[in-house]
Amino acid sequence: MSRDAPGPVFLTDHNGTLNTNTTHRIMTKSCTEEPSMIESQAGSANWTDKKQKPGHEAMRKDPENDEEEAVHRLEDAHELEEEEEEEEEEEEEEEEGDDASKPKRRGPKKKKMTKARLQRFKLRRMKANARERNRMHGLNDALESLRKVVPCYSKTQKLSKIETLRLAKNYIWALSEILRSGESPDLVSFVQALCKGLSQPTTNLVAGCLQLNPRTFLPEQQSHAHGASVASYASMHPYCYQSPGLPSPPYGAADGAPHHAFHAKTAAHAYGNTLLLPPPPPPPPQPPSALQAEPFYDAALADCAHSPAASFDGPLSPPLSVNGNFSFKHEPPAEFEKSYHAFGGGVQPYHHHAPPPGHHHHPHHPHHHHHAALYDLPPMENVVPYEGHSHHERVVHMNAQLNAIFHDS
DNA sequence: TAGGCCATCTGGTCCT
DNA sequence: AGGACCAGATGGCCTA
Repeated sequence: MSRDAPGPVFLTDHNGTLNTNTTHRIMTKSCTEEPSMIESQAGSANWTDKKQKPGHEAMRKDPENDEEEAVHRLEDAHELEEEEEEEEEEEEEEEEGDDASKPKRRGPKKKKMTKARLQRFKLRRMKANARERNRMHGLNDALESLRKVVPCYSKTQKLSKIETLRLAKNYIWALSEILRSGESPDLVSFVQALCKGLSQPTTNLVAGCLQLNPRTFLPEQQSHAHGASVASYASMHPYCYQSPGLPSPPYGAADGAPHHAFHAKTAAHAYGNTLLLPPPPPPPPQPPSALQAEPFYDAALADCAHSPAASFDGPLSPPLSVNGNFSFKHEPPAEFEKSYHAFGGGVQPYHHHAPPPGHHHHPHHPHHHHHAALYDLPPMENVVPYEGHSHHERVVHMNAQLNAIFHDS
């Protein structure tokens, strides 16, 4: 019957199947057009005055209630009109008999839209619309679940759908690469992998979530960066974030062998520092599809390269551990600590709490908040900075966060 | 105002 | 036949 495991739940209250009492839809303002098309096309109620649309939550819920009533009305009407329908069909047959002299039309007979048929059509459409809405809500809920398990989750500052999928793809690839190699990459490489193909604002967000200054892995900025920590950091890995050398998902690599930035620490050591990455191999020619797949990436780099911001010395990431698979054996240079504290922990740590009371936010298009100030990462709502915590505490906290993510999901 | 993102409607196609 | 899935169309909201 249905292809979905849960089965169709059309015309049911979404409260039963979907959690409407969540904040995760505050991102969207417009929701429903109401069961308008059918109604308006059929010449009945006009629902299309969108300026009078209710709030989002209500919009997600109301149409279904209204529609349910409408369906019931239509069902009743349908029963009442079945007899009428039969009569009309008889009339049609008589008409056809009268037209026997004319050449018969080929193909399926186009039945006249009787009142009853129109009602049935409307009913069918409304049911289908309700199902489709349910389906999309389920899809969105799944997407929300995905948001929660990729780095950079915040209830209020949400990644867009496409960015969530991109980040998830990168995250999966990065983790599988860790498993495959059995080696722990450095944080910069990890963030690079995560941010591949992401838009600039999302890159900032992810980097911020992982306590990494995005500038540290943007080659163009590295030469301009001032401040001992960033400058030294940047000078260690001059090849970082050059797109051909970045980790590409296996399916995206033209040669079938992903060239990635996940050089094992042993490789990094060969370059004299844990954060130093060897130069990537020359990029193989990529098919157009592969090139088109990551349009944001180069654009983001270009944007970053021309960003006037140059005075940001954000905190640098503490060592990161993903279920023990991803940990640093090296303490970050002391400058990192210093610069972090000097900055005051203004970058989002990777965990969330309730937003400060009265704190206004625009959940829609969260990345827009970061767009204007590339290096001025605002503190993320629902998160508590690492201020006042020792490096060790931050490490422990980060590990706990990541472990929680994996164990909760 | 343009562009991005979103929810919804819709009709076609495939599947059970 | 009915439901799921899909992609195109449409229009609203928001930010730059």
